[in-house]
Amino acid sequence: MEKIYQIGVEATLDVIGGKWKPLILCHLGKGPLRTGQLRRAIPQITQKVLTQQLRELEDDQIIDRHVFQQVPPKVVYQLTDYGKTLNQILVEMSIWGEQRIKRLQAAHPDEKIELLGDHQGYLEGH
Amino acid sequence: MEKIYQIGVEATLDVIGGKWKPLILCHLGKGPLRTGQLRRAIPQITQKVLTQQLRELEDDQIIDRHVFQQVPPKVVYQLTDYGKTLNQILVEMSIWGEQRIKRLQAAHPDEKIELLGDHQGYLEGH
DNA sequence: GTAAGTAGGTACTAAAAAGTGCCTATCCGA
DNA sequence: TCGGATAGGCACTTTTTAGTACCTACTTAC
Repeated sequence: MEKIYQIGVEATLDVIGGKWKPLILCHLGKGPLRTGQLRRAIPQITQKVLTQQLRELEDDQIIDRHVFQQVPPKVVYQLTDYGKTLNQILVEMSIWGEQRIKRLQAAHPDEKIELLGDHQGYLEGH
Repeated sequence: MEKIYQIGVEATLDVIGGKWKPLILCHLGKGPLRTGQLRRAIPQITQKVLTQQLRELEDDQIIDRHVFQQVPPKVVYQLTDYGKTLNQILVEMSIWGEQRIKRLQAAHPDEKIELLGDHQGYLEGH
């Protein structure tokens, strides 16, 4: 595996970029979750992509995967201490992003621009 | 144009994500640049992709495009005030990313993992 | 004994992002 | 008058990322 970065930001985007990772990290930021809980929290994601993203986050040591040896299987994911160091960045990206959405909505009142969910994102408890 | 976000972070990634935008923003963060200066600063990017990324940043009001009506043409790009509000986030992503690269290098001393350039990125002058 | 719930694998397809190659127009200097 | 420098357009291909559909194996409850 060969990784050559021009600037540090690229290495960070490597970890938190992609369509689903921010959302996964947001949910795990509130506490450990089982696979099924994550899947229900993010209904639009497919099992395949969820597993794939979780593997990548695990390889990057952002999250921990706990397998309970029992039947039916039980797997719990949670942020590692290293993963928690992303929190400040994610909170700030969240704040900036929410302001951008408001800006877009103000500039294009006729277009469909929305922020779903309870808007709490990373902004609670930090 | 329809944009539906689950959380704010996605809106931020919409703006700074992608393969070249962080690098473009890094260079423009040091001052206004002409198209050719940018292209020489980022030799691996092609003219087509550079133009395309600049257009998107312009549409997002992150940068300004000044056309000087003369021959040969002269076009200067620079961060808008709004664009400058991204700076703190970019600086933190830069710091986190540089630490991650060191971490990767320590964990995989046999693999090719590098941070090119003068490593100054966003870390100078902020 | 059959269905539901558990976590996940695999082959294939579709969509998004990035890259290639070649084109325009104008002026200046050699 | 020919080549280089300016900024960028357009058609097409490749690569990357995400999505679809269908499969395993085990246990409990009905």
